[in-house]
Amino acid sequence: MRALDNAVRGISKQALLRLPYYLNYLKVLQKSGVETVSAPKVAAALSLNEVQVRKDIAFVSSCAGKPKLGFDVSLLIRDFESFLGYDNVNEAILVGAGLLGRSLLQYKGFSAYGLHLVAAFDQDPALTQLRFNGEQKIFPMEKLENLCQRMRIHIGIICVPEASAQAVCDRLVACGIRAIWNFAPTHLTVPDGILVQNENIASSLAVLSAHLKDHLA
Amino acid sequence: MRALDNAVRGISKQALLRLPYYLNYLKVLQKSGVETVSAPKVAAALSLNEVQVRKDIAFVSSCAGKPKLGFDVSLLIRDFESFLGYDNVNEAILVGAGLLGRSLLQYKGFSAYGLHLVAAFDQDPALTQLRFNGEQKIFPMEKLENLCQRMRIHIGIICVPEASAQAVCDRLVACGIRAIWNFAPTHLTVPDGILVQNENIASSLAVLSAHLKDHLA
DNA sequence: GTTTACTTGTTAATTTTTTAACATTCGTTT
DNA sequence: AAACGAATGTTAAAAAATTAACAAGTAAAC
Repeated sequence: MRALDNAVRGISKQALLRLPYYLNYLKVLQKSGVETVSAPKVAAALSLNEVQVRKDIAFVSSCAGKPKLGFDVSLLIRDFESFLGYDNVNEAILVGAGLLGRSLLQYKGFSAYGLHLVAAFDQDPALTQLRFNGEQKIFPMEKLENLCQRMRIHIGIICVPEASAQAVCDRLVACGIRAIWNFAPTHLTVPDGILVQNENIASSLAVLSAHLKDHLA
Repeated sequence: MRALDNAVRGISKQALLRLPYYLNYLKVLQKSGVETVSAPKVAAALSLNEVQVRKDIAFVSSCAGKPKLGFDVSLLIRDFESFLGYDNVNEAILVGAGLLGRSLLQYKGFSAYGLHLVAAFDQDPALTQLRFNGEQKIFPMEKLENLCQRMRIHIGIICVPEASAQAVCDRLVACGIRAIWNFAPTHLTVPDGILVQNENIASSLAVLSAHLKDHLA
């Protein structure tokens, strides 16, 4: 079941997580006037393995590297941005306009990643008066289905409390959402073919804490 | 090099990321009065594999499950919290009191995870006047080394812009920080034995975007 | 008191991901 | 123009993580 996700020899999730770091480094190079870069150099800069870098590049880009020279930085940037979808817009809606939700709504940086928040929803009537970015509004939950289906939105961002996260998730799936960015600290159960990307500070802290436990006198 | 992290047959990083989800689910069970739970039930609830659940539990807890009944929920919670370090405090400092940094400073929830932000630092003299939580202050960068070493702080949170992230990272490492929570969207190079946990929205968006690309008509 | 059905815990197999090995190519230098 | 050195790209090996298989045990049902 899970394997179907990578059906056609898809890129691994781990690799996907690395891509933005490649792109970031490539842009640093470009800004300082460097025109070509080799896999070993990228690997050293990002603390990765040479071969891994080559394979990741091969997956994302069709440009061939030249022995002794490496890859053309500009072309790589173009291919990475294209692969990551930064050049065409993905529209998303957000549910839960609490503190975190409103922070995300205010964040200006999403457009650089090709993400566009077209609407937000909240249960609380007090919030549904507010605007953000001076344009869009926070809508009552009743409007969710209609808007998602009419605009064919495929990305949903969940910022509601744990208690209502699964219910919201179900509604999103029902109205055509295909990928969910989940900021609630709980597992969401979804049908096959729907992706959930979790953002959970507790998970990050678990890694930090475990490291300290092992590496402290 | 990387392998040394797991030297003494350590728990895998993937498993660590799962632990908070187990704990969360266990607490939901406890709240509704359930006293025991089986691995298959946990697996179903969290969309995991039965065996994986058993192995994770075995790693974190020493309590044995009873055939036909499963595990004692309360005991598991105790062991998970202990393993995750929720019952003893880890002190951390934060560098970069911009919008994100201040959001984290205001966040009340860290104490539930055993994390305590003892101080924040920023370059900007305008910010070093501000207090947060009515108690701690934002200090100028000059005070960083002294405070970290004196208080033996081992966790550093980086919320500075990309351009200064590596420099800040180096200073943190130099004054005894062992684990870094990095919110700058860039790779940090650290010596062996220092852990960097990255929090990068671009990485998450890469996963979402790739999924849509593959699963959309 | 047996039988049944479900669960544990472990060992083995599979799959995925990472790393090593190597033959090949091509600028650069001599 | 030949030799060198540094990269590529690929194939093979290793390591890590996930999943399957199975023997053993125990509460509950009969």
